[in-house]
Order: sequence, then C-alpha cells, then structure tokens
Amino acid sequence: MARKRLQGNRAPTVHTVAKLAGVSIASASRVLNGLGASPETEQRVRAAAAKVGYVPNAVARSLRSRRTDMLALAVEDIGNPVYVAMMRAMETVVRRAGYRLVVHATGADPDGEVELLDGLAKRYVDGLVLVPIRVTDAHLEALSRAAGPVVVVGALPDDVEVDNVRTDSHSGVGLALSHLVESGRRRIALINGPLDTVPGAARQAGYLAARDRLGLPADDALIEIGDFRYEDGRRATERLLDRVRPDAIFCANDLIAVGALHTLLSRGIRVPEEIALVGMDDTDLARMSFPQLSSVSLGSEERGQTAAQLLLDRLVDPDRPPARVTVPPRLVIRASSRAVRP
Amino acid sequence: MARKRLQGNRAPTVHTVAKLAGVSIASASRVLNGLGASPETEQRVRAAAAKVGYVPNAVARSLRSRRTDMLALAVEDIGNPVYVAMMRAMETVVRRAGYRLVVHATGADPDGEVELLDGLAKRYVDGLVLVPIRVTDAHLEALSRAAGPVVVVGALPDDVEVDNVRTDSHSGVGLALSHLVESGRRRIALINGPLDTVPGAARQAGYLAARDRLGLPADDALIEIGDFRYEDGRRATERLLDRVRPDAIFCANDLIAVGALHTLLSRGIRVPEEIALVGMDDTDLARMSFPQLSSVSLGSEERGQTAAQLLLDRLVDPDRPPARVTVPPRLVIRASSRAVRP
DNA sequence: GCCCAGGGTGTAAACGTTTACAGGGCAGTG
DNA sequence: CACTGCCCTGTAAACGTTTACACCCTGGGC
Repeated sequence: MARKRLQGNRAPTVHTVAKLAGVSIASASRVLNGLGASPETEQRVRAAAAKVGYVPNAVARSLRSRRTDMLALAVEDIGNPVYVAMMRAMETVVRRAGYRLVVHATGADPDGEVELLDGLAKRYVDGLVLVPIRVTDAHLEALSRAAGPVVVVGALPDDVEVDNVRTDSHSGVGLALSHLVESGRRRIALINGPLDTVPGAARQAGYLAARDRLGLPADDALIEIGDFRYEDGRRATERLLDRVRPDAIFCANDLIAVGALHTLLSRGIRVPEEIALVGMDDTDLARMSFPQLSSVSLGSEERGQTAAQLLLDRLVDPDRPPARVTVPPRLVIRASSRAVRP
Repeated sequence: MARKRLQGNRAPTVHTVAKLAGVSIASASRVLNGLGASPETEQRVRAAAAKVGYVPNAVARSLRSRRTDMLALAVEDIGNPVYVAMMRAMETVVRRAGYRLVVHATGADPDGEVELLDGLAKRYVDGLVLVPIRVTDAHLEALSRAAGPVVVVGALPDDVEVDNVRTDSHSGVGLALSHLVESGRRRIALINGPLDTVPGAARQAGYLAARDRLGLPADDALIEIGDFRYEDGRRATERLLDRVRPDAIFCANDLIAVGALHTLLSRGIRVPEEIALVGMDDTDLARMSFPQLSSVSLGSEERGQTAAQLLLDRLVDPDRPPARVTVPPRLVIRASSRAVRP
C-alpha cells in the first residue's frame, strides 16, 4: 500500500475541474450542484471531477451560504450519564438533518457559558443548545443578546424569550414519594445536590411540598445535601444513617442513589426490605444496579431530541415565537422500592 | 429586558469597523490582530469595534487561514462509558489548545467510518481521531488516501502508516488471570464480545494464551460469547452457569461484567466468595458496583489524551514519521476478586 | 424573414477575512 | 540636500464557493 499523499499541490478546486472540463467555473459549479446543464457539459464536468477527486470545500461553501451545518451542545460535564443520554439523542436527530454536533464541556463555569453564548457571534456554528446547571443574571443578559439561535434545557424565568425545554422535577419528586408512601413507607429521607443549582432547588421544593401533601413527618433531619456525584451520595448517606433511620431514601440523582445503595449494602441493610431507594433521571445506571434501581425518569433522551428539533425548527423559521416544551416526569419502578411484607 | 435583536442588518464586519474608524480594512484588521499600528489608529479602531460590537467571523477566517480549529472524534457509540471517558479526556486536551471537538457516532457502521475519513477532504475539521471497532480493507484504503491528519485508536496492521494509539489488552487479560490464579481460582471463565471485532479477538487470544501459560484446564465450555453490552453480559452469564460452574469469571468489558454480576447475585451466588469477577476498561461502572468490581484498566483517559495530543502535534509537523504509542494495561483490584479462605 | 422566448453558458461579484506589496512621510546619515 | 531606511498606511489579491446578470444561440410563431 503505497503512500501517495498529494504533498505539495493543493487540493483540487472547482477551478481545477472547470479548466480540465473546458468550461467555466459557473458551469462546473452548476453541474456539481445538480442544476441545469447540457448533457455534454454535465458529462465532461463529472468526468473531470471524478478524475481529480474533487471534493467541495465546506468552509468556502459556508462562507458563501452563511451556514455551517454545525450545532453546538454545551453541558457541564460530558461524562455525566444524564448529559450523555441527551447528547446521544441530540446527535441522532441532528445527524439525520445533515448537521454535525460540536460539544463543549463548560465545567459548571458560568463565565464559560456566557463566553459560549457570545461566541455564537463568530458564527462557527448555526446554533447552540445550552444546558446550564446554574442560571445567573449574566446568563440572562447573554441570552438576550445572543447572536444566533439558542435553546436552553432547564428551567428559566418566565419572561425570558428563548426556546426552552424543561421537565417538572418538582412533581417528579412527588411521584416518587407517593409511590413510597403507597408501598408502606413513612420516614422518607432526601439526599439532594446543592441548593443553589436549578435542579437542586426544584427537587428540594418538590420534596417539601410532597411531604406536606402526603402528611409525612416534617423532620428536617431526614434531609442531607451533598453534590450530585457518586462519592457524595455515599458520604451523604453515611451522615444520614449516623443520625436517623429512615425507611426509604429518595435521591436527587441516580449517581447519588447508586452511592447510597453502596453505603446501605455495605452496612448490611437490605434494599428494599429495610430501606427502599428511589433515584432520579433513570439513567443506565439504574438498570445496571443490583437490586435494580427505581428512578424517576425526566426524559433525558426526549429532552435532548426536543431541544435539537426546536433548534432545527428555529433555523428554518427565525421569527416564530419562542417555544416552551415541558417533558413530564415518569416513575419507573424497579426492585429497589418494591413493596414488602413487614 | 427588551428584545433588541439586530433583525435585518447584517452583523458588523471589519469593513464596518474600518469605515467608522476612518481607516482602511487592512489597518483595522491589523489592530484587531495585535499587529503594529500607531497609537492613534489603534485607539480609533478599538473604539469603533467596541461601539458596533464587532466579532470576527470564524468561517471567513478559516477560509483564509486554511484551518478550522476543530477536530473530529468518531466512535461507535457516544454512550459507551469507555468512549465517554476518552471523549472527555480529548475534549480537555483539545480545548486547552484552542480547538473544538466535533463528535460523530458511527454506530459501528464501517461505511460511515469510511465516509468520515473521505469527508476530511471537505476540510470542515483539521483532523480526526477514529476509534474503529472493526477494521476492514475499506478502512485501510480510506486511511491511506485520507486528505487530512488522522489518529487511529486501536490496533492496526503493522504496515499502516498512521498515527496510532493502542493498548495491550492481550496481556491485560493475562494480568487478570494471573491475579485470579494467585488468589486461588482455577476454573476461570471468559465472557467475551464478538470475535470479529478488534477488541474481541485480542481478548480471546489473550485468554487462551494466559490459560496455557498458567496451566489452567483447557475447557472451552468456560468460554461464552455475547455482545459488549450489559444485557448481553447478563444473558451470556445465564448460559454459562447453566452449563458449567467456574470459580471465577473474566469479562471482556465492564458492561458485560456488571451484567454478569447481576446474574450471579440474582442466583444467590456470593461474589467473590463463590465466584470472583474481573472486568475490563475500569470505567466508572466498576467503582459504582457493589461489590466494587476489579477491572483491567486500559487507560481510556490516557489513550484519549494521547490521541488528541498526537493529532495536535501532527498539525504542527505534518512530516514527522507516524507515531505509535502503546498504553500498558493495569490491573485494579477491588472487592469482586479479593482472595477468600475456603 | 422578423421577433421573442428560453435554455445554456461565461463573467464577475459576493461572502469576510488576512496579508503581500507598494507608496508616503519622516528622521538620520553622508 | 540627496539618499537610505523605517514605520505606518492603503490598495488589492487571495482563500473556494455560489449565483445574479448579461450574453449568445436556437427554434417556433406570426
């Protein structure tokens, strides 16, 4: 297999093809774009293009057409299973429409997200799906001056005029707690993430509301806060169990829930017999745990698909009013919270 | 917050700035790129740029500079934890160097990968990291005619002149089996992925070699083949246990291993007391299982980093001879394979 | 035989940037 | 005072496409 790289010579352009075919660049371009041309011209251009291995330059085409056929996705951490699910769903939708996906890991840095929004003015992509975990005033300002279409995944103040996909994790927590009560639990703990994040705040509020609605004991010792990751879940559960003895734990996140499961099992506590466990996000992790984890699905795939579709629609019709889609939560019951006879 | 979108008017260009500052576009461009200019000019151009909110157009710049500052990553499935780890590592390296990452999910479609390689000629990215799970002749041909720099992650025939990052899963399997033998196991099963994949073939060969080297019984009933995913792991383990009773199982993959763990636990088999378990790839899943899973790390992060770095280096020096980096495997021992007294 | 329609083609401009080149002003040197 | 060199600036070309516009030519209708 010889190494025949076209070292010095530039790649063939439409000029190359046109010259070889003996026609003008306009004719060459027209043939290559399937516009009208005589059979004679058609044939000669195609032959010439094939001969030199012509491939149109995407950058030049983008400059002329003012579109890049690329969309950006910005999430905090491309390793988090929730975002992985979203990204996978988006990639599929976007690819089907002939676009490519550029991914950005913002590392929860609000400045980075604002920079990304302002970066839209560089026009290196046609649009952006932003999944902020915290929303600051700087975000809102950057959103209002964004130079291109943006879809935000996650809750926003009502007066922000941006395409928006959200879920209702508030009532999602309610689903989980109702289910736990129905299956005989009363002392239901919450292990949450930071309260200054959008998801953390929503889950906290949802827990408090459901606790009242269901007439559960209002014991704040049942609430523990960590971060949204596995190790934090483990440690938060340790702290919780050193203090109180719930008969169920709701975790704000599957990562936390898997951490909690670890702590429970390593203390010899049986799940779900002694303590039932419910997570949130219904990621692959939930299926892969043992016992399998009940989890409140917030439709990550669906939110990803919808966000991508909204962005694609926006590109077609820039003037349509901002859309807001809410994906309803759905409880997936598995072994970790099955009802048991005492 | 008023909605002041620059509806009709185009975004400001360097012409806009130059005219407003009363200088030529060359002077404007020079100032904006930090090249020499008189203090007077400097000040006026900066003021003008700030006033109209000028942001240079990335596409036009790319056309001129013949570089896009984007790199592509193509993996089979951006949901697989191994690829997630690689992608995350790459994203970090690439971003630090001022590049962006375009991700492609090839869905194990060999045609898609070839298309991607040929697509490099469109020059929409400056280079590509390809992680093929199967390597066909079509791949090799496409590689040899690739129009831009490519780094392949995974084993390749020796005569292929391409930057290449690989690991040694063959000896990685050996590490796992040695460890299992040292901790008192003899009937060690293998649950592998498809043999016509690069990883599948390497693990199979590694298993057979280690089995001989360690003087283990050459019982092919101990080998089970499925696919590389969780459900396949579960089912393959069912089939295996219906047939034989090993005292340890090596799985070609953490996903398979987690599936195997599920089957073992749901049959009431104690891990590691009755059957020890070792996975491969050392993904987050291994840490998150209970009991935590021993796993052979193949350095996914390191391979991702290295691949990205190799690509960046290649862009700087297109003529350096192709590099081949091998990341050594490393056994991470956790609870699932601890030695136990009989 | 004249006119018009219309299909095919070529020239040139446009997209927005960077930069080679040339020209002008000015200071320093002989 | 002429010459050299230097700094700054502007004009114009280049990157590779698509496409508006004008042109030519042919054929059909009157």
